[in-house]
Amino acid sequence: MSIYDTLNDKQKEAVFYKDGPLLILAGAGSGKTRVLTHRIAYLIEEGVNPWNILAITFTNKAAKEMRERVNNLVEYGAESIWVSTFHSMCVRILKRYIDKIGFDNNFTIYDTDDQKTVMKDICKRINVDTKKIKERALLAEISKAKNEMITPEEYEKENASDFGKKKYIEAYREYQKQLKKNNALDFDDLLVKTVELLRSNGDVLVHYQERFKYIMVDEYQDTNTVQFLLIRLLAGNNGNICVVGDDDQSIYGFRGANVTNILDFEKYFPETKVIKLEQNYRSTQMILDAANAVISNNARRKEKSLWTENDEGRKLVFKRLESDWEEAEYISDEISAYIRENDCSYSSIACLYRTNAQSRILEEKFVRDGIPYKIIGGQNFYQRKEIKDLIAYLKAVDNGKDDVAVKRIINVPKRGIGATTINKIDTFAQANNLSFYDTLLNENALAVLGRSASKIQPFVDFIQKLRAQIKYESISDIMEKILNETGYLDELKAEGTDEAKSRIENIDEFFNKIVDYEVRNEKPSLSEFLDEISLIADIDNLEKDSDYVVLMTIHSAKGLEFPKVFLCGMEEGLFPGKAVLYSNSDKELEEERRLCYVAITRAMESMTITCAMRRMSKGEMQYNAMSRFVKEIPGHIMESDIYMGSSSSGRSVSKDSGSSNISGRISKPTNNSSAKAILRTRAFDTKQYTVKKQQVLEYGVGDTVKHTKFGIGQVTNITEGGRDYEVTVEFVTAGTKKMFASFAKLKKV
DNA sequence: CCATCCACGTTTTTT
DNA sequence: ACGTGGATGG
Repeated sequence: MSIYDTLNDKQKEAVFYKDGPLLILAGAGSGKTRVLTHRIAYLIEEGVNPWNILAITFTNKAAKEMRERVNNLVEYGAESIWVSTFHSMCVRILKRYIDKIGFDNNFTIYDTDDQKTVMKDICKRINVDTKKIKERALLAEISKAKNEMITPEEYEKENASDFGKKKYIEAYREYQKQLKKNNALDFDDLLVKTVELLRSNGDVLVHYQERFKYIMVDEYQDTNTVQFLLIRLLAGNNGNICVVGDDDQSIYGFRGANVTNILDFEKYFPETKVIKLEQNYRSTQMILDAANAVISNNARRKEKSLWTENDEGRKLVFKRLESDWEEAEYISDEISAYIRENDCSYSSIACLYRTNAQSRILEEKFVRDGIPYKIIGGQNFYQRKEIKDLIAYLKAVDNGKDDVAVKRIINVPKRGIGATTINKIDTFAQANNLSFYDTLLNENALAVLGRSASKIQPFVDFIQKLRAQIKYESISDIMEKILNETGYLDELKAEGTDEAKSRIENIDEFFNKIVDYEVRNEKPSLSEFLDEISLIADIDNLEKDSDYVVLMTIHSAKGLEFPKVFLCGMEEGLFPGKAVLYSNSDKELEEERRLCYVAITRAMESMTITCAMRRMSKGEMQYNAMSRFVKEIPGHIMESDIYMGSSSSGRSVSKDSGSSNISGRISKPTNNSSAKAILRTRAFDTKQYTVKKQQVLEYGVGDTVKHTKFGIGQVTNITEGGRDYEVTVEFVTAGTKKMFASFAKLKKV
């Protein structure tokens, strides 16, 4: 028996097609990940050195899973395959070679927040009225240019005649200048600079071309122009490049994804072999029919027809509710019923929606009903204020040129350094071409500042001290000093509010993550840690076997599957969104429809679609019609208790069913702010469902234990912290380490 | 320099 | 409804 026996003919064909460009058009649920992993296994079997294989996935989570699955298929070597996202691959390359194009190798990565901070500054400097042109708009335009690999100079040339673009031109130029000065790259730059590097340095290019003899790209329909240029460079002109994608699932047009990449792949690589995977293994016939019906309304697509040997399954269910609250109520009840009837875990269920804002009301209802849930997306853990503060400290220690980081924390906690002082420092920095932090070290500058200089001194001393210490102390030690010696933690503790408590818990969690990183890596470094966390997406934290319902946007759900899917908020103006309706653009409407297609094809067995007749949004009541996408699903495969064609105004139907809302919700605490506060903090605290606290340790002080990385050691101390045990172990080879029990996974020997 | 109060806009989706 | 950010007074 071979590992390939379970593949169908088409899949086998793709797996065994070893050399030359290969385009796999893989419909939803057609087993493309299986094909990719088996193909990697096959390559290795055929004598390809795993070291020569590059696999690019869309998320870190997908990368991790792919590595695990390959690991299960091959005897050895899986660890030396490069499996990563575009962005982390670029970071890895740039950290080694970016000095060749004029940056320091320890550059920092700016997230959207940091970008905004920089842009706000620039707007002030170049006199842009941010009420007329928003930072967001400027950044969006810049991002668009970068995705097309357009430099500030080229952008200027292209738009020289356009008066309206004048400020955009200036902003783009200044923005890049500032980033360079800060030794920072934004997400788009990671890709752009990598292409720049490879184009201008033949030896580096050759190095990577020789290394990556076999390249695979997953979710190819969502790549943008820079990414395409990048893989084309790496693959060389006739390389072994295999891309997998589905044009019907292209949903990232808004961030520059270029569908022509997949539609025209054969043009760029003339000898391309094309294989279509059309058998679906995931969903029931009914679900597939619904998905096919919806997507067939799109004009511009590669023809393909998905089919399945799976059961017909149950009809889809469509339910229209009075309000968003009742929609949440309905979903909550249905979840309980589904769990009862099918005797399955909560993790078989996902609630999908178009916008993150929709999660709120579901969350509120789930908290009340005690349904375990996890929200993916929205604000990422690392974007929380307190976490960003701490990261800024670490960045300040790591890269003194990062003005954004230094400015963020110079007065956090309060040191009596206000806007006036910061402006003075800025002016001096500009005049003397110094970074913000270096200005603080400059004697002349301090002289200019007079009295405030004395307030700055302790801060500078502190950072300088940490910089010296990071060379021989661990990141967690440094973090501990930041928390304690700045008074950051004390300040929060003194506050004592629920919010402060939840912040402290987040800080705790962050500390755990640092320790976890240190335990996982042979030679942990602050820079590497910072890189890693800046590229983490929320979806990467989704654990497979935890028992909770998952709430997320359809975008986040790409690539996932669930036995039971709820698709909610199916209303005109929400999905498809208002912007799309106003723009009147077929192209954008088709992308929304593809999004709907993605949503439906996540479901394996059962699908429930809901919408609300009225819903609160932005503080006012919104009355929405049912989404056109619902109408595109044929009536005979969908249970529904309303006339599909009806356009009745919300009022007429609501009369009698409205009586239920008083008796049904006795404990409704709408005006009770303390009850709300409790909800809020509990909402914040996702840990109650996600962290498994290790109750009893199987070892004690004096025992000999084994750690996967550090080897054998002796336990010298155990202290019980708030949520976990902190264990001190003296390792034979690795020295003494402090670690949290739940992460370290120590085994008694 | 800091705390407080009010006005405003904000949300489409993410690495 | 909510948070941000600007203006004002202490």
